[in-house]
Amino acid sequence: MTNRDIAAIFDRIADLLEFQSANPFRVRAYRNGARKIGDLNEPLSATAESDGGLTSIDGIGKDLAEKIATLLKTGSLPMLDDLLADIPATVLAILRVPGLGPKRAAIIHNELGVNSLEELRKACESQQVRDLKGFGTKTEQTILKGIDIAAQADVRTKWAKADVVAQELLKHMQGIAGVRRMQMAGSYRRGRETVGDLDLLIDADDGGAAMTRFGEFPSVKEVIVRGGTKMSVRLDSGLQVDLRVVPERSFGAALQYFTGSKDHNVEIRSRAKQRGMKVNEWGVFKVEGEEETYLAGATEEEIYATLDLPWFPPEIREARREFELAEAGPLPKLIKLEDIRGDLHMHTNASDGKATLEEMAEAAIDRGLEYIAITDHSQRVSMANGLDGKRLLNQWKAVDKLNDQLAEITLLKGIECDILEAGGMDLPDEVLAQADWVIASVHYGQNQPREKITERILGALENPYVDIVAHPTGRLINRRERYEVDIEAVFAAAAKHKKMLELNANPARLDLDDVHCAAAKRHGVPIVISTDAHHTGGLDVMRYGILQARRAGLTANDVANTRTFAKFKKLLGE
DNA sequence: GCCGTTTTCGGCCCGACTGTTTTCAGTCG
Repeated sequence: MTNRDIAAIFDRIADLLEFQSANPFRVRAYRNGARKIGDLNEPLSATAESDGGLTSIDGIGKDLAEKIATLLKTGSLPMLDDLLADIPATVLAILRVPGLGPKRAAIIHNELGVNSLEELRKACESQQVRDLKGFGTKTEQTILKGIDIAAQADVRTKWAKADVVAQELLKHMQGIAGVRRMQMAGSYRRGRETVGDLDLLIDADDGGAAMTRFGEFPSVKEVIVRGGTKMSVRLDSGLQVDLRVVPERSFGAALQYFTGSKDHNVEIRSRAKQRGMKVNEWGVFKVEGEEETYLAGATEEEIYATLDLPWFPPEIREARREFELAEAGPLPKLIKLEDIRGDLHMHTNASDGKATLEEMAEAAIDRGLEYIAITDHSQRVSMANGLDGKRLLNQWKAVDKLNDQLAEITLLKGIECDILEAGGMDLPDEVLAQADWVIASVHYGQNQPREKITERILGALENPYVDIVAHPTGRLINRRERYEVDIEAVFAAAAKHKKMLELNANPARLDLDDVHCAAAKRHGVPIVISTDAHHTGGLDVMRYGILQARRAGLTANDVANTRTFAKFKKLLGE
């Protein structure tokens, strides 16, 4: 039972309890517990053995600790089984319909016996829903529309794709009279690898003109709501975009609030409350009896300052460790794109890349890089025309030659060498020994059991010629789950053998993720952020990796390829 | 269900909008 399994079970319990209209704070306790477990860097089994035990985890009390212990021991939980005996698991899909919350979902289930999205659709179409107490024809229509959205709404939009929409929208909204400031907020601003929707915030006294322009954005499919200060639309792609208009003195408060995360805000507001203040999207207010006095709100900085907190970079506003960090002293200076000096994972047309060696080198020079590693696939990846030892040695001769010609950049002779299904490397040691930079990757046998995959990766880390393991969990966002691997063992082995681990900047990978990167840092393992470019434009994905690294709280010092080449070589132990 | 510099009970963030209501519950973010 992994941490992820247990977190998923707690989330499921929260759903089921919510459906039963249980105490909302009890529901929150389960959701909060699930999130804390998801953020945890060590396996719960290890925490259970440690000094403080499971209750040392913030948000895990006696009860949840016992449930975790039961899950670890038996793999199941009587309480969950009881809940599932009362509620068919399929009704949980009903909860995902926008506009249907736990209360109404429960009414529909109890009164009409609806157990699935399909039955819900039939109930709406036969106009049974409108006669329920608290429902009406409008609600029935909203639910019908929501069913279609729920059916496809499982997939969150990758950040890079949302970024394209965000930039188009900002451009579309330029030059509206009366608009003083404009900024995207939400999980997009926090740089999450995927976003659920987009939030646009506007500083203006009257939102009318902005809302009208907003509604004219070409890909708007429908307007969901439009009030005095708030408007929501759905785009053709299904992505929802929210617009909020606030006056100048509230812009910072609204930006802070709509950037989130939700849990970060809960913490902020709790802290305000303790000090006799109140924080909402309109500002920070001093509360004395019925009297509320505006204290701050025009900028985020003044909001935080009023609470004696530093301005937090949006990427770390997840209520993980940021408040702890703030109390310990100045916040760490998070890594920036400009800190990157090298790119150590890229392909050429020798394997499955599109550009030549020379073109990749030129493109890297254009982007101001000081060193790159050429790392085509090894022979096992036949589909990608992977290189055998002979072809590889020939490519390295070409690299040597090009290195002599190019003064601006240093090329490393590298290889992305497969870790074979049976274990061991895809190329002999005598070849790998001649490389400047050896990446080890799992591409095949991703469905093997956890022990086997872990053993393969640990074997690669023990190989003296391997420098780094690339995309260590193999996940592809929205497409493929990570393979089963004891990632803690990987961190420990990397630390022991003084190897590095990759944060692959490709927006579909971003693997290691933020939580893993933070764990790797704790183990003292250097992270390398790489583009894995397969064409010259692929070198531009570095910025997505930077966002992920910032979310992990990494500084330039934590990332090996921010070093000058000389210092990087020292890190390599050469 | 969790938690404690107003500690073991009584809190737990806050507001906009909609639809179905005659003053508010439900949902969402």
